[in-house]
Amino acid sequence: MSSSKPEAAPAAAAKEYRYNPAEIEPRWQERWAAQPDLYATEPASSEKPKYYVLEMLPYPSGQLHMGHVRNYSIGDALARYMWMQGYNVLHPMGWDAFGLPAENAALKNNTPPREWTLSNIAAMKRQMLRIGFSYDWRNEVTTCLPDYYRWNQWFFIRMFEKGLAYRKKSKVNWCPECATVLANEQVVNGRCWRHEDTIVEQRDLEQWFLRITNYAQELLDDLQKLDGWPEKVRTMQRNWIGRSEGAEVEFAVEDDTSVPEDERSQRRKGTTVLPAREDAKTAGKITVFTTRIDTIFGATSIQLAPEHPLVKEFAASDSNLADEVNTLLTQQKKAREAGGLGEIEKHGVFTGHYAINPFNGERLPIWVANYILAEYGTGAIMSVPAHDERDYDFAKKYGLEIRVVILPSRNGEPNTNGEEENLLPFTDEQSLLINSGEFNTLGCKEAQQKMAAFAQEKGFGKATIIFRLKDWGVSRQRYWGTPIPMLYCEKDGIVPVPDDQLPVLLPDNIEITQQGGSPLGKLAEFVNTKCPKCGAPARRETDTMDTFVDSSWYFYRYTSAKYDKGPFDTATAAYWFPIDQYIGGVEHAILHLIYSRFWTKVMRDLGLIKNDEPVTRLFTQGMVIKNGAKMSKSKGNVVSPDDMVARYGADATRMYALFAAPPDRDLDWQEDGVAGVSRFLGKVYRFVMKHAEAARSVTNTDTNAADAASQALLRKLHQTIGKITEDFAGRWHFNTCIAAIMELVNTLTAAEEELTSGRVPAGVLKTLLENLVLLLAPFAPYLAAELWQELGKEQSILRTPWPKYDEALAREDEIEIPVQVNGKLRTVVKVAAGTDQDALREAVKSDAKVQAAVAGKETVKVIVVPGKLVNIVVK
RNA sequence: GCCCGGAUGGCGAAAUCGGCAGACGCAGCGGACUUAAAAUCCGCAGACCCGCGAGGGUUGUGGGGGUUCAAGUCCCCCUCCGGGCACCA
Repeated sequence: MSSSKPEAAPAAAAKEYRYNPAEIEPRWQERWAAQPDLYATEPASSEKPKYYVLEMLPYPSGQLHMGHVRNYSIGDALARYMWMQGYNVLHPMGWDAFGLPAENAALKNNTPPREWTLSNIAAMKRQMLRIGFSYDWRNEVTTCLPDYYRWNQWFFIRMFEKGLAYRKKSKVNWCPECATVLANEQVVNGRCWRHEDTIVEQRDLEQWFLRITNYAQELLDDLQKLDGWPEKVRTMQRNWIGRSEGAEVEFAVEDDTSVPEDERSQRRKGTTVLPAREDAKTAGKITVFTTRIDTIFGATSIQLAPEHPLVKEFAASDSNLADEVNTLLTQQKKAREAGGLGEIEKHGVFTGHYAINPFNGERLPIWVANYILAEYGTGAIMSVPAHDERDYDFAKKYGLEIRVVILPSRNGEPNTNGEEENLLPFTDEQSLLINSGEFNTLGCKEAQQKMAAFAQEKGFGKATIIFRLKDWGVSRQRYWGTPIPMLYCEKDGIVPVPDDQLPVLLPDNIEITQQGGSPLGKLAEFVNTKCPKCGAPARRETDTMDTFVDSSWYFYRYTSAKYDKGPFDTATAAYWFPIDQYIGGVEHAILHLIYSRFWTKVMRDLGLIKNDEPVTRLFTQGMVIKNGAKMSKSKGNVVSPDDMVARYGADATRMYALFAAPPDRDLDWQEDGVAGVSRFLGKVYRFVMKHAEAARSVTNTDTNAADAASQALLRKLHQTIGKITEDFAGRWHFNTCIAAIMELVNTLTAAEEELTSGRVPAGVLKTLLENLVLLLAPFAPYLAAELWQELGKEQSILRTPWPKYDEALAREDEIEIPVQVNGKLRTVVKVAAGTDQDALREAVKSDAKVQAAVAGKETVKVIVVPGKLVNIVVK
């Protein structure tokens, strides 16, 4: 084909077509803007199956970044594809518009947060419209507007009524930079998730909490149902919830005023267990949590967290101890600041007191240790050095007793051949108990049950389950958030704002300062109100809600964004939910996605919805990387979407975002790659434009062409259709989908001569062009719309059915079979598709190259895999 | 320390079920068109070696071992990179 002489090119083809996205795209953007119904959903009565595709809503920082572009390009391709597949698609967008940056901007530029936020939204919406994402803007949700946050307040009151929202004084994570409280989830390695350099402090504050722990078990159990979620995310949530089965056991504290004289000296060091004493008096008790109650006869000390209340008591009368405990506390604090308690060198101090093991009456020294967490379990443990690594380390360091109470089972007997020293610490639960009184010879698992039951029967303990998950602290001492709709009346105490007085509007006339405390507290006209119950003067709550409240249910609001009789129209939500596909960054794997699941369960229990889970399928896309690092201002490697769009067009930019890597992997942004995609789009444009007139003028799309060229082209077309259709259904490797379209275009342009000469029937040409444009539509919507029109089509391409894959047309009739000799490729033979084993063997045998390769050697074996290869093994 | 990813040409990547490694694209090189350039089109291209050439040989998917007629793909061990968790009793 390349040998065609220059004069063979027809003079008529002289017309040059130049692909100019800067002209095409704004023209279509304008046209689309004039059609508000373009991306509209059909009502629930629609015949079509529904499909809810959702991308995580952005925080309106003012600038779309490449991560957004990637996220939204994936969702947009899917939405467009589903439309073409005949689904009733809901594809909405909104703004996670409350949050701290607005206040920081206010401080810096003296712009009111509201104004700043709304103008950022306008700017980002402009960017989204320019890129051409298929959002139905009539469902737009902006969380900082009263018609949205009003329902945050409504939900809060419902939760308060159900006891799910409560107030408690607690140690909270305080970020001095944010001047506010952070949820546990927002503390990363002891630092603020927004300020990597800022160490989070602990403060005592009255806070509002949501009782997410009520749902801990269900949140855990239902993870099993979420088989459309990445396993990684499910594992992270499972770990976060942190369910732990074990037992609580009460150890009575010995009243040491009654201690016999002869023990005094022995008691000083606290390294040994003292024997049971019949007449021991007690003063108070310590509850420990353990998952290994079966090893309780091996307990040789009690370890308390430095913040344990009993420690304070002990220290009150012992200034030495007080000093030592302070040191331990400082160590913990330092370790937390350094990035976690994980590597802390274990230190401890003996309190001088003893606690009584309820199982055998033995008296165990009570220590305080820096590796015990006050916030987990009961802040106290029984230390079993022989069967716990941490306790073992500690006991070795301080010379505490080590007592073996379980051993491996050999032939059903605990093995005692004297090797236990080498085994320590020995933690395997496939073991048998020894030195454990009446529980001897039981297996660990069985012993755990029996001993917990025993403890319960005797009233000093019980089997219990604890969770790492803590209740969700939602109070923020900030201005730019949803006001918590609560009042404090001297007579009636805490009173919710009546529903008919919602929303509690966030006042505009406020001065943002850097000082601590809630800004709303300084606004007398906001704070001072009347109690709705008794009419007496009352104070409003001045804290606002964590912004994760906003994003916990926003996707329900999308289904009826203008609804004003409730947070959403329940019938419409019932139709659309659960979300069929949610797409976003993995950084929200625990925070947003666990709160959202919690909120859904609460809404279900309020009777608003029927679904237990909000999201059927979740997809987490990879990061956008430039020069080996995540794009960030501090690294100076940020690529602006506006720049890319201005230079190469929106189609090229978003298509590159899909082409450069599969969507779940990190994507390395290379501008030359965008240029390449843009060149490809230009090639498509020129190709289609060149033949558009010819295609327009034919009415038939008859593809029953006998000629080989047509068949080859149609074959390639259908192979491409098949590949892309299959990928959308599951694998989502849009990079190879786009590569397949490129191959198709390469095949088509290589057949230029056949197409222009009229050897390929007009009906085939028309089919090829139309299908090519349809295949492009999810990835390059502007160009597809333009070319669709050039092909004489009036109907929106979005409402045109996706091409139907025809397997018969896609099938190859002749295939190449690689032939190996001893596993090395020697030649390739062409045979008819479907050639069976024997025929294939014969065909290979008669091949000259094969004969040369096996000449003079003994054929040991011939492996023939029809349709795949032939391998001849020779000696 | 534990749990997930990942490692393939100069670069981004492909190879979906164990069957021709490197599709597609970028960068590169050669050529056509042009006064020239841009744009476009055609061709070459993993590395090394032999050959003027057509061509041929060797080697090659982070490293080592294994299974198999056949391994990027399966099994065992190890290294490095990214992410998550981390004294959770």
